[in-house]
Amino acid sequence: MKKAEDFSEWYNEMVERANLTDKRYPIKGMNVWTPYGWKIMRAIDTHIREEFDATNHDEVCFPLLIPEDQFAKEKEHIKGFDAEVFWVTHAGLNPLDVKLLLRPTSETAMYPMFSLWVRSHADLPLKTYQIVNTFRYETKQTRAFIRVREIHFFESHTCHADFDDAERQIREDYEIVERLARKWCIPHKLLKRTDWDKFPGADYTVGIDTVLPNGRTLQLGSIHQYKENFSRPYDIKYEDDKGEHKYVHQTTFGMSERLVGAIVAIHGDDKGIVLPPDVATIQIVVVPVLAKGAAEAVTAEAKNLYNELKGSGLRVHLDDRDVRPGVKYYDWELKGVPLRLELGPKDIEKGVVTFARRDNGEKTLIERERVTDEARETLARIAADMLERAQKTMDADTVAVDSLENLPEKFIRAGWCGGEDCGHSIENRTDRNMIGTPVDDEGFDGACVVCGKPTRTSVYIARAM
RNA sequence: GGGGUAGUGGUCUAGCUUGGCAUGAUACGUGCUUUGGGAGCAUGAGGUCGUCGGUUCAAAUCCGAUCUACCCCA
Repeated sequence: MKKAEDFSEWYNEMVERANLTDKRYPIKGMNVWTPYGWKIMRAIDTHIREEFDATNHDEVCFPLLIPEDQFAKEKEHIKGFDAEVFWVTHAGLNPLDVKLLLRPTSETAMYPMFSLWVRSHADLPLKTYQIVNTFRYETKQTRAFIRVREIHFFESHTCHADFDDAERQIREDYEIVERLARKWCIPHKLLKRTDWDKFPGADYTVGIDTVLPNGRTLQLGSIHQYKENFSRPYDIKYEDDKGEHKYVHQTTFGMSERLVGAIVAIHGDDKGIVLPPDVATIQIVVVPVLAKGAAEAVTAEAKNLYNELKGSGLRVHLDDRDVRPGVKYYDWELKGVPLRLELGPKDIEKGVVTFARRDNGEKTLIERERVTDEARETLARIAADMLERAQKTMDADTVAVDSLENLPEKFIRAGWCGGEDCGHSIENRTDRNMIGTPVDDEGFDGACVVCGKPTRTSVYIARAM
């Protein structure tokens, strides 16, 4: 199946053939993480932990179950999630007095505890995060990593003395997004959601969105300003330095296993997936090419090569399976290993190693003494090229329009006065969603695509994945 | 939310109309041979025909329900 012909089919096939997940588990939307897929997820989690630890967040781990009465405290929040929570109604043979639900997200699990933890301004800011599974009863078509019912989820939750400090947190989150996306080679935009599309309970929501080859957007994560919307119902108060009691301002930041889906979708090609070097559990695979008579010498030299690369801290694998080299090439290309080193009698004779880049297929001969340095540099180049290529694709898939007629299946940018009526009109007439207005100033200066009023606000419009 | 199609060794699949021994490929194990882009020969193992119930002397096959996957529409 070709990516350009049928993206959806291609994606399903790749996820399965590269062995990232096993969809045969008999519950819809609940898939098994296979070793290779799980290693990729863990690499991503490691990047997330590094970033949030470095910005003084503390990792915590809350219980999976939430009592119904706690869940019900914030009215907008419960309205937003009511239709998609899983309930635990029985314990053994007896019905429970207070039903328990599987967290769809952890606000209502954490905030009753935050109310106990936060006493004074000295406890603020409180910056926590956790990486746990959440559950949402998706009614739509499920899809590996992208729309599932059990979600491998990251969520940070912070409490601040005032609005300004919460806003500072959100700006820090933007910087974290930037650094992480660079590691994952994922182009994206920060888009502020419309009021009618924000997270249930939030004051405002900023989505982190990327564009897939079929022109649809994929939300990779979201950042929310809650103001006092949760701290009031959950009674999270502190005593300030003047002895006054105040409600905290809160923010959250969420991302999920969709990141794996995005990496597959954005970088993959007809040969398989392509992993960014920082995500790849195997960055370099060494493939010895054995031939009659030279087998021993080649094997020995391949081992030397492997040890040298491993000793320098690179994640390297020696493929010494007894199959023909071609099989190994196809196999590792399917699995997305960024760099392949081929070593055969001809290379040894010439004192070189053959480098094959996964991202662009380029093969070059590298002098044996320079292999480790060159491998390191090549990986860095691959990462830079992958991001650049993906960014170019996203830019090419982004189209500015000044009319809503005959829209292509792309990521559309148009002027918007900001009015709710014009917004609904855009969504109804295009049968697409307003994804949001850019957080970064893009220097837009034009007119609302509906009412024609001059505006400096643009809005991105697309079908969401 | 509404409609449609399908489910047979790990994977893909024939058989279903007209009920009667479970078909092939691929992958897998073993041996030999081979190795610079998916090798070949020999041999071996692997199936509650998604699940539950019904009809029948007899069900992969007919009927009902259910689960799962995929497609289309809102």
